[in-house]
Parts: sequence; C-alpha cells; structure tokens
Amino acid sequence: MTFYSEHSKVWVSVDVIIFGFDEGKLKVLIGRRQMDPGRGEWSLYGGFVAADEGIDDCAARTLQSLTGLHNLYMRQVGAFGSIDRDPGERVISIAYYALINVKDYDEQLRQEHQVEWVDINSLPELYSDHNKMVRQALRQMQQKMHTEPIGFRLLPQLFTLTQLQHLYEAVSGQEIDKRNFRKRIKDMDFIEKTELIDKLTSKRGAALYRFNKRAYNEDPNFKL
Amino acid sequence: MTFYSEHSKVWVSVDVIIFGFDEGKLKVLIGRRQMDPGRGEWSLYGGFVAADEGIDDCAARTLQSLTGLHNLYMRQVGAFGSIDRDPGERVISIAYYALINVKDYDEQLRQEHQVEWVDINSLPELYSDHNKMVRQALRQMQQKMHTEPIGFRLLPQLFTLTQLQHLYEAVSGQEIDKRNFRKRIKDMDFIEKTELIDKLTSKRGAALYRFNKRAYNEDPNFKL
DNA sequence: TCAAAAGTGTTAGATTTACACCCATGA
DNA sequence: TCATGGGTGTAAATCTAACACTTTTGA
Repeated sequence: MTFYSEHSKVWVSVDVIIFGFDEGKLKVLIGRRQMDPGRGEWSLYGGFVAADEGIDDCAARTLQSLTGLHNLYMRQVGAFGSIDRDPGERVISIAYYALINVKDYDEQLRQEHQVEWVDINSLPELYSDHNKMVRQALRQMQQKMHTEPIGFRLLPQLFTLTQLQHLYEAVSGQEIDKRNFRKRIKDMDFIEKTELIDKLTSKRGAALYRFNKRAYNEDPNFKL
Repeated sequence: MTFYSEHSKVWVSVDVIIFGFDEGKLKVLIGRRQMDPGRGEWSLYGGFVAADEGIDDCAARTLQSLTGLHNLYMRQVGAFGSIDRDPGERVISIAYYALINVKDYDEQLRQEHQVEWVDINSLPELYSDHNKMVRQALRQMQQKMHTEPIGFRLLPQLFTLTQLQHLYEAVSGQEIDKRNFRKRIKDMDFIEKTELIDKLTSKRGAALYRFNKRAYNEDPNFKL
C-alpha cells in the first residue's frame, strides 16, 4: 500500500480524563508520569495508538489497563495537536473522558499504577497540555450531564437523592435548591425509589434510589 | 529524538465541513475526490497534516487553499480513527467545520477546485466516513448557533431579519414564529438596525441589520 | 388593484425560582 | 434532649408559545 507515501506520519496517543465522585467532590485520576520526557510530572494516563487499533479501541484498552473495568461510559473530547505540545517529539493526542464509580476501582490496582484521585478544583500543573484537556472534558461532561442521564455512572447503583444532588452540585459548581431538585427527580419515572434505606449518612435514614435504564429508554425525558 | 520510537506512527489528515447559507438552505461544500483510492467519489475537502504543522494550522491552511479566505470561523469536530475507515490505508482524520458567507467565495476558485454547494438535506453518499463527520459537525454547529452569535458568519454583513430567521430555520430544521423571533432580536442590542433598506427581496423593502461585535463583547447575552 | 413580503402586541400557559418548617433517629 | 440530615408545598415571577392583521410598493 503506497497511496499516501509522500506524506509523513506522526505518533498519535490517547489520554483519558477519568472522573470520579467521592467525598462530595468531583475528582480526576492522575499520576506521576513514568516515562521520559517529563518523568515524574503529574499527568493524565495515556498510551499510544497502535497501527492496527482504532482510536476508540485504544481509549477503551487504556482505560481498562488502568482500571480493570470495561463498559465504562466514555466519550471523545477532541484532538490536541499543536506542533510543540509534547516536550519530546511531535505527538498528536486524542483526549477521552470516562466516568467511573470510585468504589468500583480496586484500591490495589490504583496503587500499582500510582494514580490518585484529585479534586478537580485543586489540580496541580499537569504535563503538556493536559490541564487544557481536563478543562475541555469537564465542560463537555457538564453539558451532557444536564441532558443525558450519565451522572449515575459516577454513583453506586443505589444512591440517595442527597448524594445525587451533591453530585450535580460538584459537577456544575453551583448550589441547587433541595426542594426544586427533588421535584424534578419525581417527574422522572426512571429514577426509582426502592424499599431500601441508607442509614450510613444519617440517623433518620434516607431512601435509596436506582436508575432504571429500561424505563429511561421507553421515555427518555431527562433534564436537570 | 527517540523517546517514542518503539511505537508506530500513522497518517493524520484533516477534513473540513464548510457550511454556507444560500437560497434559504444550509449547504455544504463537497467535491469529487481527486486521489486514489476512491477517486471520483463525493467527498469533503481535506489534506494531510505535515510533520511540522499543528492540526489547527493544517485545517486553516486547507480551508484557505480551498476558499482563498482566512480568518474564517472554524471549530474542531473531533477525531475519526476506526481502523478501516479509509479504504486505502490506516489514516486518522480530524474533522473541522467552518462557516463562510457564500457570496465571499470566488466562483472561479470554486470551479477550479471542482467543489459544489449541496443542500445538507440532499447530500449524496460521501467517501469513507464523511457523512458521519457532516452529521456530527451539524449537530455541534446547531448547538453553538443557539448560544453564540456565529450565524452571522453565514450571512453578508448587512442582512434582513427575514434572512436571519430563515438561516436559523435552515440550521435547526424547524419553523420559527416570526413575531417571537423578532422580539428576541430586539432584546439584543448588538444586532443593530441600520438606515439601509433592502429592496431586492421585497417590494416594500426590509430594514438591514448588522452584527456589532464590539457591542456584543460588552454585553454578551445571546440566546436563540 | 393585487400579490408578496415587512412589520407589529397581547394573552394564556408553562416553567422556574425562592423560601421554612417538621420528622425520625442515634448519640 | 438535641444535633443531624431527610423530607415536603406554595406562591410570585419569568419565560414561552400561540396567534392575525395592517403596511408598502412594484408589477
């Protein structure tokens, strides 16, 4: 195959912004870069796109090698390709963001990869243009979050309305009125109240809810 | 430089979705592919990213080589990188969309490049995954159009409110109530009525308006 | 004189926002 | 018994959507 041989090739990598929700805060998984150049700097987790691998596949593989999880919610943020974005060589990177339930992430795996959950509002300076990637990913995720029921991917299967509200507050960065919030939830039949009660975070106990995907597909009206 | 030499490189190209508004319709500039594989198929205009060129620069260059225009409004749509998206070889392509005023596009240049304005609702099957790119570009542009004053890039500097309304109808694909539309326009001080009258499209004549960027920057409240 | 596009306000309904108190329980 | 978080409704304000006729003028 020589169709395009007059043109030059470049390295393409993938970087993943992994969002988690813990301690009432939106967090991102970052670690110390293990490779030159920039070894030791705070960085997103990433990897190179192989010759025989689609970019979405590469992102999924990268994500799984870090978390051990698959079928995570994942979306492309975009391509970053300034000529000198990488201090080593010319690399174009495609950013993806993913949502995981922090509790699903095996603590041992986390330590092996030497990554940490860091509050998105307290991020250090990251390698290359990774801060920019995070900002863009956050903006895109915020938008989606208000029009599609993706927030549940950041929570356990069973959650209280207070948890859900705090999640939305953490992501959007604004306070939400409790009564108005619960009113809107009540209108969405696919957010189902269960019989179960959570007694961990309050003395009185709070009803646990569940997102019913099937019901959502039948009547996909989501707006928060 | 050998930091990443164990990894393989790939070809990266850029494809541009050029939107124009003409005859009351939203149109896209497409042409017959001049290169193998796929020679002769309908296709977006594109080009390869050079080794010493940022991807945004590449898109701007590609856009200018086709239109002769610069400083066009342009945004990245995203990266497309399925393993077999290109029938020839493995190429990752980054799509961009751009907005131009059809009247600014030199007819001779258009013919030289053998590209045509085609109604977005009557697009033929395009090369590779270009139809998908167009769909995604349209969706993104629609969203932006309702929150940022980018529509004016598709119109002459002076335009009538009817033109503006038809533009929004063409982009969103829905009819808009004339009186409600004009009411909302009146609330935006940066859409200025001029003394000039357009007598081409109506006997009575319609007032010509102008988008005042300076005024917009002082009070950027746009919502349509 | 008539066809064609420009221009102009009002009202009902829907949505959004603001706001404060009682409840249940474990410590 | 009291501190903590859970749970609930109403009213005002704002925004949205529906709707029809008069004006101007060139053909």
